[in-house]
Amino acid sequence: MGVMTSEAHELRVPDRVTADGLEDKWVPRWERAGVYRFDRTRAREAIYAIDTPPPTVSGSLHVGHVFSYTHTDTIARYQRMRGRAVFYPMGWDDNGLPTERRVQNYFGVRCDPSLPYDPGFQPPPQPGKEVVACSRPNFIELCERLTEVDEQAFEDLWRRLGLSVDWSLTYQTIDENARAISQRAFLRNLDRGEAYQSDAPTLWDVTFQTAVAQAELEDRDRPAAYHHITFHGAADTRIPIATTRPELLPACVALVAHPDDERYVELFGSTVRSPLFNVAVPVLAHRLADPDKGFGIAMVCTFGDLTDVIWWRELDLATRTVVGRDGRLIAEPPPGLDDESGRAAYAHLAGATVHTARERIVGLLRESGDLQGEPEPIVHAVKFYEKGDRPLEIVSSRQWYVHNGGRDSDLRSALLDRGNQLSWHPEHMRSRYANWVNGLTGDWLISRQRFFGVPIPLWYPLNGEGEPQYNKPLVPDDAQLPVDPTSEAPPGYAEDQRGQADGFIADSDVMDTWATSSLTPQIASRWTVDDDLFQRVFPMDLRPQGHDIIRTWLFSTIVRAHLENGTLPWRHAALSGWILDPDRKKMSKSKGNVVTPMGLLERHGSDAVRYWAASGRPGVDTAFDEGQMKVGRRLAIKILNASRFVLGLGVADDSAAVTHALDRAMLAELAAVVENATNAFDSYDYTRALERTERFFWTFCDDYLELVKVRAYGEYGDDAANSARAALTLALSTMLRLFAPFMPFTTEEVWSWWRPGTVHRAPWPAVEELRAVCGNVDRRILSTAAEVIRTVRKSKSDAKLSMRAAVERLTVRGPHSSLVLFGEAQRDVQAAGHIGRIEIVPSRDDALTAEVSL
RNA sequence: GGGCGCAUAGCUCAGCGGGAGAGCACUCGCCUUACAAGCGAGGGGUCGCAGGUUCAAAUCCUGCUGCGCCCACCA
Repeated sequence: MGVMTSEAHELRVPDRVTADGLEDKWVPRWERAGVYRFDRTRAREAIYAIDTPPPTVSGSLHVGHVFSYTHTDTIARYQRMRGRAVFYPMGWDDNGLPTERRVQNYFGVRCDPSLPYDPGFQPPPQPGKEVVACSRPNFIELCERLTEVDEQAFEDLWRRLGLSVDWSLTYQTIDENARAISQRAFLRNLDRGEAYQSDAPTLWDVTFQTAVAQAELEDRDRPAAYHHITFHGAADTRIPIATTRPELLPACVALVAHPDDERYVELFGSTVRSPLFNVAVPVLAHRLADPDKGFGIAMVCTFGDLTDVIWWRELDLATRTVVGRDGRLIAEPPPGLDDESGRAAYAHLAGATVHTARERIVGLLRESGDLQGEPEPIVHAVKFYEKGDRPLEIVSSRQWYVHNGGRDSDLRSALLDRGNQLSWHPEHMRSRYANWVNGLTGDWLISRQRFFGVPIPLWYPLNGEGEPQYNKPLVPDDAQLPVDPTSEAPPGYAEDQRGQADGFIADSDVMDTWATSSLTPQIASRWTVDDDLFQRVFPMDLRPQGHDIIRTWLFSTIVRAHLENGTLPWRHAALSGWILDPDRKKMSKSKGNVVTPMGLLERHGSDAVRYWAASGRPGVDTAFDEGQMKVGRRLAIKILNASRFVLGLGVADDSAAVTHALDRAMLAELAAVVENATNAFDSYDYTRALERTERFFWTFCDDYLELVKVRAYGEYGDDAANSARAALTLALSTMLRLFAPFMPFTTEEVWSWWRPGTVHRAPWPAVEELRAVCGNVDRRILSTAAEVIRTVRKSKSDAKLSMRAAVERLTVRGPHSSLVLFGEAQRDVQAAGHIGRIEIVPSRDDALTAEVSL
């Protein structure tokens, strides 16, 4: 009886093998056969669910994608072979700003929400200098049109790469189901008091004209300059302050110094006047003022930075807004700027960009004698929206927030606990999560003043005077979801009441893209839509993602599942590293070092590229290395050739025929490899699994195959040959399955030569199967024989002879125990080395030595 | 300033308490009835530095240096 159940299957081994064309052959066959189709009838314990990262389709295809998605795919394939029904969906993140920006550039249009829908609207054939304005619905149509094209390009790449995704489970973060779930989750947050609105200073991107959240900030070093400006105190005293933002002088509301700073103790409580504008501002004490910065006294403005906001709030200061939402100084001078010459000075600044206003005010200060010396250039870090290219301003606006522990220590510690309950791969990524949660300074700002996104599903009633009642939002019926409040009326109102007194207005904002992405486990598992599916796949098993978005995607997903489902969204998180170019720099388009992934797949073959990707361990930044792909390709070709050879020797599905000790030793070695690879996969270390398998495979080819091939030809009789053939058959079947998660095309090709069905649904090799065949044979029989044959090869190499050259005599010396091991393989060594005579000489040496006489 | 990670052959990396390793690159050789896009053999490293623990340290501990990432600061 064979260890493998196998029906009679025609053996079709090609005369010549090639690694080319396997993708075109197998991608459509897998699709037709439904090899990767999720079986939703299985019980939860028999399911492995993956929360696939939806790629931003408006971004460019990048080798980084190939890298990290391959990692996940090896895990998916392993779990499938372990008998799990793998829930492996694909999502497209086509929601939000990146899509808007790409549509603007691609078509040369911009969205003007005040325009009516034009059913016949067509963008210019070529994006021209003149940007064409269109309505919000027209703009959204263009977004949909372009994302469809982008998504197809991604899907083609993923299929060719061999991702074992179930394409029937595809979703978009902007599709109807995602919008409904996103809005439903928000409304439930609102209902439980976890979502709230607040009119407060907010970080604001002046280019995109939207609020942004803490998680979307990044610091960039920018040149700036300290300007030394004189304020005027009582009795002609002059108080110099240093600022990098002189243009905010008209927005100044106070000066602040540290309470213990003796230079300023006298001034606390007094009033000073600003230069040029002659506005009276108080001098106050606050612990956050740093005596070592500038002159130790800071100009507090509406608002220069986040510290200004703290001072404004804690010291109860006035508000003097000068920077508008478009990044220009607003037309009217701020309240309190009543002095006539001050208003004249302000008139020079009104309407100017921040940059221009700064130049102008420096000129004015110089003229008035209130600028001391020349500006002193420095470089300092400035906050930017990560997708923006102008520094953020801070403006006051009404926004929606969701609790995330930033202002609530109970929730914060609950979320820290969730991080501890999660399994992290690699483990040290856990601390990044804790760092972030501990550093939160406020709740999660989820509203964005943008167009292409999931609308905030609310309206506000208008009172008799037509004033919106923001504190009484109108909510849609659940059955209405997804809803667009700008084109649908709230329950109990008619459309013609929009904008009318006693009528309603829509909340025109959309949700932050993370507010939707944070629900990918719920969206993919169709929470509230398909309860049966949800129960089977949620919480999921695995979240694979980049380590750079722990603070955004990973954290926000945990927040949502914690608030909504009272659980972690998944058990494991696997973080992948970056791709670095050969100079160890992160790859970037601007440096021209980006390689198109499809070109790589075509040049090296998908399995070769996957091989390179799989050599990058979880969480480790990895160099882009086409050399590794060449190695992968060589491995693929070697697998094809070795398989052809093994199968050509004769298939023997009969484990009882494995009688030779050398054959059993090889299988014992293989059993250890299976054990290692299995353990490695179970701890998400796919790289180790590959390494162990590959190392075994090469020694299998170089040593074992060479040793037994003469015997397998039948030189020493049928029993001896059958033992080798049966061992080779079993080893090949096992190795193909070990390689299958990494090299799905090559292994499937070989599998099809002699096995029915697909290798990707074949059972993962079991250690017990192999151990049952090899018993407790001594594995050193193989390594001993290999060592001796290596000595023989070295002699021939040193003598510059062919490996086929005859050896007259081989003398093997060593302790009895080693000679016994060698004896088990002696005849195979003799045949493989073309050795005339072998002499065995017992000795008291510790190790075996071999002496070759040519 | 805080946190995390990394430092081993020319390159990419494995090893993480008892032999310093792999692949690539390099050198030499070989048509060998699976594979010349192959096969065989070989040279090459005081395991970042300094201490400590131990019979024994690339491996554990402490400090230092350099590189990277995250966070904070940004008058």
